[in-house]
Amino acid sequence: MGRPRTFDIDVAVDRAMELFWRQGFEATSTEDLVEGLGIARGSLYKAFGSKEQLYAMALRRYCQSHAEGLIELLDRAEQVRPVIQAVLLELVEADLADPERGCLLVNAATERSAHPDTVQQVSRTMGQIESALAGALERARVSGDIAADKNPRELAQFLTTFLQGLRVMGKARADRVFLENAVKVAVGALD
Amino acid sequence: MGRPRTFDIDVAVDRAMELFWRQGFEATSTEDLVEGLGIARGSLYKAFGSKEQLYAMALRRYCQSHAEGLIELLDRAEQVRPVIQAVLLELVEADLADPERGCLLVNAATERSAHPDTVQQVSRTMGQIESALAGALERARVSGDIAADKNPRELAQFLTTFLQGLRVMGKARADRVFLENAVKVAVGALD
DNA sequence: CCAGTTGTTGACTAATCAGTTCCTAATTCG
DNA sequence: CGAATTAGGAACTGATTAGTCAACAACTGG
Repeated sequence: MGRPRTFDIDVAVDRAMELFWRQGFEATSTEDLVEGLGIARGSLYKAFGSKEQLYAMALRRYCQSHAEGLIELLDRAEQVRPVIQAVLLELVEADLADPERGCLLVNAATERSAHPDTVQQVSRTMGQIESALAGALERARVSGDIAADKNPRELAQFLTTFLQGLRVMGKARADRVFLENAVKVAVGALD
Repeated sequence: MGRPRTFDIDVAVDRAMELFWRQGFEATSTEDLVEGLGIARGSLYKAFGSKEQLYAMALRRYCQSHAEGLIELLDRAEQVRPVIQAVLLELVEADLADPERGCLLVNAATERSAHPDTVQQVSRTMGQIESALAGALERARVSGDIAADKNPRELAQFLTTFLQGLRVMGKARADRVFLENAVKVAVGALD
């Protein structure tokens, strides 16, 4: 009952995600959000409570639509190494195509390290990526796709860390040769 | 001639660096700077021109006192691999001791990717780190410290990227075992 | 159709933002 | 000493900030 909402809340969160992604939390004003979401100020606050809460929703959305996509891919992967390489090179392409955006998870980790809710969300997602990588690498080890003496969890922790570095370098120095070389060496560490 | 400055401008830049490092550019207000530097508003603007210019000076200071220290270490290094490992583990310790600070270069790259001056300063410093690593690895290759078939520049680009990832993970998931495992695998990639 | 409920809206608020101004203080040079 | 120059500092500026509010609109159940 009551008057129905005239905007799609999922679309609004997506647009907020895009704004926070490009500009960061602090540099995105509520006026930016009003304009970008196409919703009046009051409606925005009625629907989302505060800028902080909307940011939390946008970050969660990002984790779901990006990190969890990666995780499912790894869970399904039959040949792990080519999939990992393809994923890393795809991220390189994304950074080259749009260097100002980078990765919202990395942006959140660096900009909002003083905000426990954000740090926890980021940490949880990093942990999920690590686990998915570790699982895939363990399967690869069992099937002989990577050497038996490799430790899947350590490799997963390494790759998770390298992945974040790739996103930083994609923003700081969007150079195809540089990034592709870095990926080549990183993937080579699995042999 | 004229009235002499009553504060040390280098100390003031150091304090500004500390504030921007911990809080980021946007989250640091001019009021924070007035308080943190112990200088009145007018003097601050007379000495530094604007918040942007003070940030640029603080970032340059960071590059000089941190990146260039690393570069000199690499230039002097006789055994390259142990030095690289030690440097990475030292950064792990720094992140564990103070996870909210992270690396000002990484923070700058992610928060201020829309500001060409900042991006250029970051990119230049990343390039210097890459070159120092490449030089040290080339010497190591010649002296037989690393395998002759390794490409020093590619290894340097990989390590530069990994280094940035390490600083992100230090903020996002300050876990000693995780970070030390990641370093172990990364350094292993030099073999 | 009417009461109740919820969404929409733009004007409003108090606080804070980056930056300026103007007067005083402290120095050097002649 | 006095003119010139530069720094210090508090009060001030207009703009912008995140968030609130009250009047109005649209829906459901009775």
